Amino acid sequence: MATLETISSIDTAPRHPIRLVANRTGLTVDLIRAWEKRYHVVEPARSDTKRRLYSDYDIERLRLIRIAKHNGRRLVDVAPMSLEALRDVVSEDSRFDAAQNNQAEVYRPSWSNPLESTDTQDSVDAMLFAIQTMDQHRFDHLLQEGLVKQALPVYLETVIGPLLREIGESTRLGKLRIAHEHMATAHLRTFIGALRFRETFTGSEPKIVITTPTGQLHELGALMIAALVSVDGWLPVYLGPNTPADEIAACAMQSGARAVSLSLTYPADDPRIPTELTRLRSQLDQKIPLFVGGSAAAHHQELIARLGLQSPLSLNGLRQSLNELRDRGFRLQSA
Amino acid sequence: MATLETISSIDTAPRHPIRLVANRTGLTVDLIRAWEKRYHVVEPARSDTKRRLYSDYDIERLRLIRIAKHNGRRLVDVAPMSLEALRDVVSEDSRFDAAQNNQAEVYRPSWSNPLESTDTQDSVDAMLFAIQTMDQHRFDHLLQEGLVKQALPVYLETVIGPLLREIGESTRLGKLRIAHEHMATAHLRTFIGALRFRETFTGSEPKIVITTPTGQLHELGALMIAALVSVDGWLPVYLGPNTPADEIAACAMQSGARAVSLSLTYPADDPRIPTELTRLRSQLDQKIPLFVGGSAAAHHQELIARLGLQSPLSLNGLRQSLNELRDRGFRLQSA
DNA sequence: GCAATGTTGTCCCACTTTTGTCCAGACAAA
DNA sequence: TTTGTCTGGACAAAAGTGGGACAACATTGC
Repeated sequence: MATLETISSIDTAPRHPIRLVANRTGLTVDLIRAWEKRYHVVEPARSDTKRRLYSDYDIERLRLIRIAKHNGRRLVDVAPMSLEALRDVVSEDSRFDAAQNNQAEVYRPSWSNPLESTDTQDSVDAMLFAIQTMDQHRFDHLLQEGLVKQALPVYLETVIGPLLREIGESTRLGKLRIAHEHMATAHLRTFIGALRFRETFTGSEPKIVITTPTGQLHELGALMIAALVSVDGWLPVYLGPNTPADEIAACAMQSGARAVSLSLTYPADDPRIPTELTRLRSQLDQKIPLFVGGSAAAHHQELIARLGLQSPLSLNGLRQSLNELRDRGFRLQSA
Repeated sequence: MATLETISSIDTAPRHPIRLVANRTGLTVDLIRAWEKRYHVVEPARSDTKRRLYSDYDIERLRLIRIAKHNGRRLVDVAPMSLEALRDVVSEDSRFDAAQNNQAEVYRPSWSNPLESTDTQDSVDAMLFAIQTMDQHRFDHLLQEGLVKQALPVYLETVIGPLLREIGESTRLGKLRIAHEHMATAHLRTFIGALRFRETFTGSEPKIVITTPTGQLHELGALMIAALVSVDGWLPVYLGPNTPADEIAACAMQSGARAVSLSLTYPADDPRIPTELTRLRSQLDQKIPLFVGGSAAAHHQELIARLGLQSPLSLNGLRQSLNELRDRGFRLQSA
């Protein structure tokens, strides 16, 4: 899939001005220059008039260094590290960090073998088997393991998404009991819910309200989105499932959110959906885009078009729209 | 166990600054230095500008010493110990602790302290304020902070329980919006859900199925119980809310659970409750006790009595019953 | 029971190193 | 013109270091 490549190999083309980099990383412009001056943390390309031009690669580096610093690393130590080394350090630190990690259990030597494309299907199958045998530890282990192997957005798209579909399908076909589905869902609710706390927030991130409208009780899709956008420098205001339109609008207003995202899954033809969407769109500031996703979004195409809502086709599409919105927004802010 | 071997080959390369060590161990920077000054607990290498540089080995030592201290050991005694000796001491202590656990709490003087009651009230108030202002970071910080201060069972009973009631009440009175309640609930769902993974499981724990019956959509009570029992050496099989009686019974059978616990909150007078409870009791092996708790349990007193269900009055009551059951079971098992 | 003594977490000081912010003057972009 | 970026340097806040003081508490000896 194209998605895989675009996400995993980071673009090194220089194109971002320093202000945008500052906004995305949460660092100040001065600081970025100071780091460059003192430790050559990043050495951006220059325009023909000597303006710095940063690549996505640079931005990723800076973000990682910022997190490493937050974890107690010294700039001197992390500055010369490669992106991979930084990733390792950061993930190691955040695994150990937080007084949460009471005891051992860590130091796992297992992921030496790289991931192949068929692996994800295997991985999903293994999880389904763990669910069927009600082996919670194994299930949890598989979830954690898969997550370490790849970036969160890829993981959500290639593992968690398919897993959810398989669980639904298997339950419908009677291959899994409702009890199995319940257990798996409850487990995933905790797991995905915790994902967004892997990121460090600066407080300057734009906010996005994420929920499902009245009648939509399945929250895992919305929760995945909350985890996803937190990777890209948004702060999700997550409201859980089944939130009335008025409340969503009120929440967006109070929190000063820059976007709203709804997830529709089941029931796909709930008669309340048109009412709620219309109501929400009218109560919401016109400048705030309203994203509608989930498997049931396809059932409401004309409605979505009529109301002028955004309906990205994949998690990746949503990501891109939000990235654009975020960067555009920052320009306005500073102007 | 596998963990031991992997840990025993700990890197002794000095590379971590003191701040990071503080983060990882939960000790303060001052304290780490004081320990070094007084007892040479660790003797870190130095950078060329005399900054301390700790190795993974040092960190592991400090972490173990911290646990040993927490268990009541004196610093003087543990300071000169080798890593292996420390491990032995710590694991011995925690085993002893676990055995004593149940009574130990009652004797702690801090609970009878009158300050305590206002303390937790303050803490709950602070959380409510964070919810009202939609300050997710603050809310999360308060939750984590409170948890550090006291044992999990106490925390659940004195902070989380009251907090849930206050949120419900405030929403009913209009002091909080539904959106606030949703946000708080979603957040708590993740937080409480993660609590049970703080424990390390050996695989030999007796299992207990935890859920809510059909019609009961609020899961936080059940989730609290899952976290609670995992502290006491049970392995919760958590099914989320709204599980049909047949499925609960099937799950108990497949997983070989030794007990089942249901949480009833809202609606208190749902007509499905008697049907479901009766059905579940009849399908479940008579040797498996069925616990029924939650605020709505009081509405079904005669039913509970008639079916011979257990209905502990508090989390603590449930704990005690389960402890007895577990110990009785263990005796049988070994006899 | 009480005083003396030991233990231990926290804080303060004076000093050094590291790191974040600010400024001035030149130039580029809008 | 106004705003933003660039360079180089200055400055100050933050964090680390060694040394020591001190209060809270536990233990010991009488």
